[in-house]
Amino acid sequence: MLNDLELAAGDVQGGGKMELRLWLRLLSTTKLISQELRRRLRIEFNVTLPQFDVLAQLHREPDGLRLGDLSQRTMVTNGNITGLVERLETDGLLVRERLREDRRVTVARLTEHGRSEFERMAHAHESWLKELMRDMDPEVLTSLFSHVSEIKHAALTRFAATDELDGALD
Amino acid sequence: MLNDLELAAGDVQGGGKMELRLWLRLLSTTKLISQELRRRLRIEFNVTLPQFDVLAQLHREPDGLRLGDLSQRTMVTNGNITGLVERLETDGLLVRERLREDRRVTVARLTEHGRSEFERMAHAHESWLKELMRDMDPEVLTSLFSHVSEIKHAALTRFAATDELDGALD
DNA sequence: CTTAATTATTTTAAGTTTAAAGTAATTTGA
DNA sequence: TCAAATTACTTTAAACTTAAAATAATTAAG
Repeated sequence: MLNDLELAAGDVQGGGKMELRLWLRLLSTTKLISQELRRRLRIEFNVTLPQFDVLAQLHREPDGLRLGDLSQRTMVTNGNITGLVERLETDGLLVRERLREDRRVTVARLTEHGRSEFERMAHAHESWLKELMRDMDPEVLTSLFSHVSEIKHAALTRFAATDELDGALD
Repeated sequence: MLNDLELAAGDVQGGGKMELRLWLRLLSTTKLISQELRRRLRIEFNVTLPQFDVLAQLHREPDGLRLGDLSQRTMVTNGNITGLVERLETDGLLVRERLREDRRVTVARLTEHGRSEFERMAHAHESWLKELMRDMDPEVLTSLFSHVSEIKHAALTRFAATDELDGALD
């Protein structure tokens, strides 16, 4: 049994629940920032965050992507991609077409309008992030990137034991 | 106009788009971990992640919380708290009651069953996180916590200019 | 005192999310 | 060949999310 001193020392700092505290901080921080980015994307460009994410993935692939690949890259389930792409097609930002050689496959590709709209969005989106992190030491950003990557890697290896997580490398 | 060398030096490392890269890494990492925690909470305890979050907040307040406070602390909108609390009441994990002195106010409070169930969940939840971060250097965890907090603080101050973000201190 | 403003919560509509079941096309293997 | 398995996508149901409108209770102001 631990005495008062050990309990206090363990909880106040260091060993105690740092993993939990860090996780809660990561979660609340990304939630906070996501909410604001979502708000701005809606107000300025009338798109949702997942829609922006889909557009971003398609923008790097001028020939388009299969819905399955899109699903992996955005970490959005297959079932969800269907509706997302449907709405974006309705808005004229992308087109869908069936592959002739394998008619199970649907490829989504940005329209010219979608491409130019996304480029406007991406520019604003990046500048919001730059502004947000304006006062952060560049070395801190680099170190954060590398340490967060370490956690991501741990999640991929430890959690992958159960599932089959292949993609999601970004 | 920048020459090739400057362009290359700028993009490959350091200045370029580190803010964007860090943000995408933070987002994909929290999404990945959330997905697995959600999966395990569902399988082992039959609760969702937002429900777990509500229970966690109520667990620290034996006298219960107003729905508005619950909304702030969980960063869940008012409208959403209604349904969440409704389902948790149906499952017998909490009770709602109207305040006599101000009948606009509803207070939610854990039942005895809710309290003991949450404690089981919290124990498992914490051990999953410890396991996930097993190989991380404790100093890295501490440094991550402090740097992520810096970003959170920046978001609260920069974004608060527009909105009125008071709570969300955790 | 009584209407107007404010506060707390609920409702609504559109969209996203997960998990699971369903459909269609293609590939495999007996 | 042709039934069974696999693959790609869609559909479904329940829950969550946001933003905005609606309801109800209290407080404030004239």
